[in-house]
Amino acid sequence: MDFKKIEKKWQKIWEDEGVFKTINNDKTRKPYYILVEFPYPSGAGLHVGHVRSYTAHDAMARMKRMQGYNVLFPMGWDAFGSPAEQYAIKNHIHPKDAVKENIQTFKRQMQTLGFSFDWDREFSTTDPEYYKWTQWQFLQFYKHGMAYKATMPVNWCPKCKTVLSNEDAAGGVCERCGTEVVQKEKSQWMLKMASYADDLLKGLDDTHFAEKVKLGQINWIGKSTGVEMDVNIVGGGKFSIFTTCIETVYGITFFVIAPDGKLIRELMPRVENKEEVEKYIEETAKKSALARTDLNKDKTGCIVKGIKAINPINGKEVPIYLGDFVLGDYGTGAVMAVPAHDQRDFEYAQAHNLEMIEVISGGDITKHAFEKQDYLGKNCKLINSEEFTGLTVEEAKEKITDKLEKLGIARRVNNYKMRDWIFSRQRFWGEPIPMIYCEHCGWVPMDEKDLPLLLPDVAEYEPTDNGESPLAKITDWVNTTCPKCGAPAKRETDTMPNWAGSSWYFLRFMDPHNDQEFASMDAMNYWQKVNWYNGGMEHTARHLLYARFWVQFLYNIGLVPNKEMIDIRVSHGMILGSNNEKMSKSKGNVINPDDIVNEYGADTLRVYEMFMGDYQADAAWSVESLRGCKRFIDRVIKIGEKLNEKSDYTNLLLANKTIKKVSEDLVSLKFNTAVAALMIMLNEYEKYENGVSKADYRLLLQLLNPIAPHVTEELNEQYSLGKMLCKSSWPEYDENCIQAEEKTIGVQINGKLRGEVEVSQDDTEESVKAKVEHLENIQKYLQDKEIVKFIYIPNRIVSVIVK
RNA sequence: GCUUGUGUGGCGGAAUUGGUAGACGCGCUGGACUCAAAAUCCAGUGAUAGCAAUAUCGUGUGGGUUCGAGUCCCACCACAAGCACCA
Repeated sequence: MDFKKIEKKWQKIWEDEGVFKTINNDKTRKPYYILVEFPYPSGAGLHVGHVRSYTAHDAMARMKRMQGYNVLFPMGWDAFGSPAEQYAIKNHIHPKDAVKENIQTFKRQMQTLGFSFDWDREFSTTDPEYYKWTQWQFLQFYKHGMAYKATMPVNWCPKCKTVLSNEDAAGGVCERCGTEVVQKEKSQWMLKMASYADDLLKGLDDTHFAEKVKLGQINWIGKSTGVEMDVNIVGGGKFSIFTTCIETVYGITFFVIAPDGKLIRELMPRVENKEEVEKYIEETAKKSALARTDLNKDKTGCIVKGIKAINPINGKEVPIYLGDFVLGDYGTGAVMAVPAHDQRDFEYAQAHNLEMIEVISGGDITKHAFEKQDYLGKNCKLINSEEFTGLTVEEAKEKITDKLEKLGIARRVNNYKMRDWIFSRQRFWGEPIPMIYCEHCGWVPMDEKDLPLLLPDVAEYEPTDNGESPLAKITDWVNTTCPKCGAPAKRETDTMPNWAGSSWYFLRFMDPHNDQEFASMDAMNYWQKVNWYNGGMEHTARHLLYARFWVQFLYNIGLVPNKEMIDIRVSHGMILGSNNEKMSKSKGNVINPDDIVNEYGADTLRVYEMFMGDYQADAAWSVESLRGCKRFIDRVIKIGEKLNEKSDYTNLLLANKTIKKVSEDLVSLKFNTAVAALMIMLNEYEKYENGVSKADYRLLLQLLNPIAPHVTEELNEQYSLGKMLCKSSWPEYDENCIQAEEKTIGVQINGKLRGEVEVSQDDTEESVKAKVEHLENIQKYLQDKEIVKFIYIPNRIVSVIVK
């Protein structure tokens, strides 16, 4: 069989007949929305990893369609952002052209694999018809007070010459190029994401994300519950600190404030050692995020002379220090230092020769702080803490907080690691931010009816090295008039981050051609939610959080029907090279799907990627296993040559069991065992002396069709077995038939397996016992022994205890 | 350091969630076909002992619960991923 020919043939039939077109508001069928993350159309083309997740969900989608669902299974392109821009710069073509070219390659590759995407819904985030709505939604953020401009230290990559989000600068290095990130002051558009921290946490209860995905989100949001306490300064003024360990408040021997925070600026006029303090502030600013967060580095810092703070619980005066381990943008930018019970404070105290006061008994603080993870839940008692001495830590936490609250100097608060979203990028290839700066009116949003604000067509799109977006140089684009007062004004030249377009694309797929709204409420009400959302583990923290935030905001202003628009989130494992390492050009272990499709055919590649292992775990590429899958398909073809004229199943039990197994496995990500079940079915078929019946064969083809759609349709047609498989209904199984099966179960004597026995559904404990006692190889274990206990678990095991 | 996973034949991986460990595939060995090879087909394949029936051992290590543990509990080891001076 010429697989190249038949693959093309069926792909064309599907397209010509519009088999996979999805219509909205089909009330006769239940809607079902399956989504796989749309890719960056990079220059490298489709990766075998893409093929894995697309095939998996294609199989799911195909089965669901046959089961009578109205399946939405769309595909599009996330084409804004750095990767596309980097590729364009490297290859000296305009990003627009590069993206167009890459999309064509990706689409062609996807089409050769026979994925059942509804291509009528295809779009790219770079289409003006799409980013018009991304811009429109930004304006909604702005109009609802959720977007603001702020000058703040941001992560700056000296190589990519751009500002990075905290997420992109994780670990202190640029996510893209690995260069160490430095801090730089920049005026940025921000989205108030931190204010949604609690909602994003709570919203997880309304989803069915995989546990590790939920944990990733929880971790990233980083909620901690504690106490914010006001601290008075000797001679006037005050500041606040945040702590999760208020029980150690009597152990305070100094305070540490952030060198990059506002507080030190305010205190500066009263500082006696200004020079020293200024110098330390400067040093900190120069340090990269990496150097600053390096755990092994010394606790640097300097004293703030001339200013003392008062411990509010006992009125004790203690010194104030600067230390870069305190972050300006977390909590209040100041901490109470209790060196006896916090390791960082301990190290700082040692480095600067500061006092320690032990306030919780049970530890040894000569070498190491006795920290909360050491004392919590261990019934440890307070010492040196006035009226709280003798209370357990847990009691003291409450009582001390109560007292401080009554005094009006403390509040119970939550703090989050998650910050507001830095929404500006100094890049060409992104959605222009539709804001205009007017000298008289300040920042003014563009009129919604003027959207989209198109990216200008220019030759120069490489970033400038002064931190300005390349757009800043295009004066006739930048210069405009104020929508409010008509005076000359300038456009914002920063663009949006690449996460913007992907934060709501799943809504657009529901109604992709709407030119009145980003998606109609009607369409969204029909589809409701993404039932399955698949993507890489690397996106579970960032992309998923941004998308959920975006949706929750739209929900709060009444533009989407649900607060959470994604129900189940799953992630696929990576495909590694045959040497068990991540595929990369430099290692020379990259497999190009095109080559495999050419040599073995799309169906073989699809079957192999489903069979290669647990879908959610990493798996290494193996040519031998791939060939095994080719053999399987060849045998499926070959057995068709021995069809007999019977019209029913030769083995009803086998048919039922296999239907059940495949139906269940395709919606629980157990594709490997679904393929195994089909291989077992084929092995059984090959044992039939008179060949397989048409019904047998049709069933095998039908069940295999979601995974290997081309060859199965071809064989179905060739032997005139019936209607096109993908238009047929999915077979159902009879549970009674499966239950009625005679089973061989094990017989254990004193916990050891000694034989087996045939049982049927009608057997009772007595009848089984009688059978077992008559088994030849069991009798020798029963002779001269007394049966103490006889256990029969139907369908499972017989266990006999003898003495 | 913290969190979360994972650990099963020569290899990828199954195991109805406490019930015959190793399904299915790869590889390997032997055989058939062939002048020969490839392809294909048939048989075997956890280890040890035995001609065999069978016996003993066996799911990272050590303990425990149970008639019965890959699965549950305790302690530990190794690897992977994520987070990481978050007060």
